[in-house]
Amino acid sequence: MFYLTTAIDYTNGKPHIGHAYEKVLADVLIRYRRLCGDEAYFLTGVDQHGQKVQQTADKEGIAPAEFVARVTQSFLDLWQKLGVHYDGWAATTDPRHKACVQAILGDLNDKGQLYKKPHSGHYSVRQEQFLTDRDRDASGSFGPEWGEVVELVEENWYFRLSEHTAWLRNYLESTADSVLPAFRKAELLNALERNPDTDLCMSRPKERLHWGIEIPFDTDFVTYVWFDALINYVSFAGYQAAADSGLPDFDTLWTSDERPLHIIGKDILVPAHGIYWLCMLHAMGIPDERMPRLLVHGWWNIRGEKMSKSLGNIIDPDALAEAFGVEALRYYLVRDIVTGRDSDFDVERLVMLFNTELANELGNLCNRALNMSQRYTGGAITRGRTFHDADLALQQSLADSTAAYREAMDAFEVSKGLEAIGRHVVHCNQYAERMKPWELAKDPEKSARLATVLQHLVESVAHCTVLLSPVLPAAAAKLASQLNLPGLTETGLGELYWGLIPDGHVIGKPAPVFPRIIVEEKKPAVESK
RNA sequence: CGCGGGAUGGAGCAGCCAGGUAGCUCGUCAGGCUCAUAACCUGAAGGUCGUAGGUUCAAAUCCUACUCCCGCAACCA
Repeated sequence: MFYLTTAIDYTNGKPHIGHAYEKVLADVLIRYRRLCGDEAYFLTGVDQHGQKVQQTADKEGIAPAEFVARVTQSFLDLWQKLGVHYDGWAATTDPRHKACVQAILGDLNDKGQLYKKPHSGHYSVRQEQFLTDRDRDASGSFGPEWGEVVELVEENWYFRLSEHTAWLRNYLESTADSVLPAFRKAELLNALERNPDTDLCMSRPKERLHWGIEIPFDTDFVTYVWFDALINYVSFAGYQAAADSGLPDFDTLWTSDERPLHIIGKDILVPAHGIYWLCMLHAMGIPDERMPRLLVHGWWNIRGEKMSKSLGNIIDPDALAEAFGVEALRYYLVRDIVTGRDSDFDVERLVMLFNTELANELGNLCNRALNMSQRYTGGAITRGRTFHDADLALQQSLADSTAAYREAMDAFEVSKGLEAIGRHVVHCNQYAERMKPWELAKDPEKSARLATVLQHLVESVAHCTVLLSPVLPAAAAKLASQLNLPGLTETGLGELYWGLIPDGHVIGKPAPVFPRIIVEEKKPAVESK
């Protein structure tokens, strides 16, 4: 079982391109694993509690629950639109999640992992939050934006994080794929080295934050939002769930034969997932061989700058999908970034990559192959008996590309996988140029040769359709339909042998699947101010 | 000495972990083809791989120092 989760998005504002990237990446990986014939489960969702949500809702004068419902819907709508097909939806206001969080808190408290102590610090009355040194301005004092800052002493519950850091260091060092890519693990280990062994404050007094999950053994407090949110990965996997909960079976999902894969952004590795979450799991008694792998992705920057509300350069994925199509957006999001690294989001590159790689190279190959088959052989594909060197070279190219694709996808390098497909597409276009089926068609004596050439092209199209289906499910379905092979997209990678197209099979009518994107003078408004 | 990332032909990137003729896409220039979404194919020009040292038979790749850019520094959800 391949159990894949994403970060759950904080429902404090509309989804942006970074949210879309993470979910599309996850969707592509889960579809790929299903293509491999593996059982897979995809969990995603929303993180709905916490102070920021409460504040924003207050500002709008509505209840947090109402505010959260509205923002949550915008995420649901986007996943629907982008074809992100998840199996489980983790919303932290779900009563089943609440029950799980409270059960875990109770267990941890029974194990002596939680304790209560007073904390003193600088507190902003206006912003209703404790301030850190980072909130200080250049002169070292707290600026006027914080209003009145007072020294406050407050009691809170703490998790004995410091008892687990030695274990964590050892686990990270001894487990190769604990954090991917490798440089992120190095960063995490470094953060651990610098860490003065402090415990984690995991409660908030209700008097200043009511929008959260109540601490079951001390009802004056709610759970710190991170402590609540991280638990979604187990609560919605069915951890300690009631039999009639409708949740999956935890021991089936969260296995040691393939450890869960958490896809997260680089901003929430340290400390949340890399330290808090792994230590929480360890404290809960999850053994090392069931610890989740963390796949840490980078960010989409805008012209070299971080995307932020204050810069007004937020990219709206919904508008992009409207302007260029869902498939173009899905393709771009996994094509123009190296998994783990940052990339620059550029609409012109989105258009360029779609037009060159999908419209010109692949789309054109599909169209010319099917069109020639229709014109010259009435759409019938027949297998040849004798192969020329060029035919064998094409078959070898396909085998090589498929192997490279699998290797890349297994390593979560979707961009590399797509490049591998592209290499075969280019090979096919070269093959067509050299074999010149349009000339073979003029000579009736060369009909056998013509059939073989067309078969090689159409067979390649069928293979590429299957390989592309995790990234472009809708386009793959269209191609399968044009090939008149409705079951093609259900073909597993294991069944992807040469000869997908039955001898004598008649294909359907071709039509462009990737119409070129024509950029007008007026650029579509994809940046919301 | 806070931590991490980046610096590769005009633009954007890969390669670096496991050293061995510098690769991809776009753009530019020239040519070919006509089945195809004015798509496809061929060829060419263009780089002392941020700087300076070191290790090595051999360095974009390993080591050291430095310069510039970006991000992060544990109650920031």
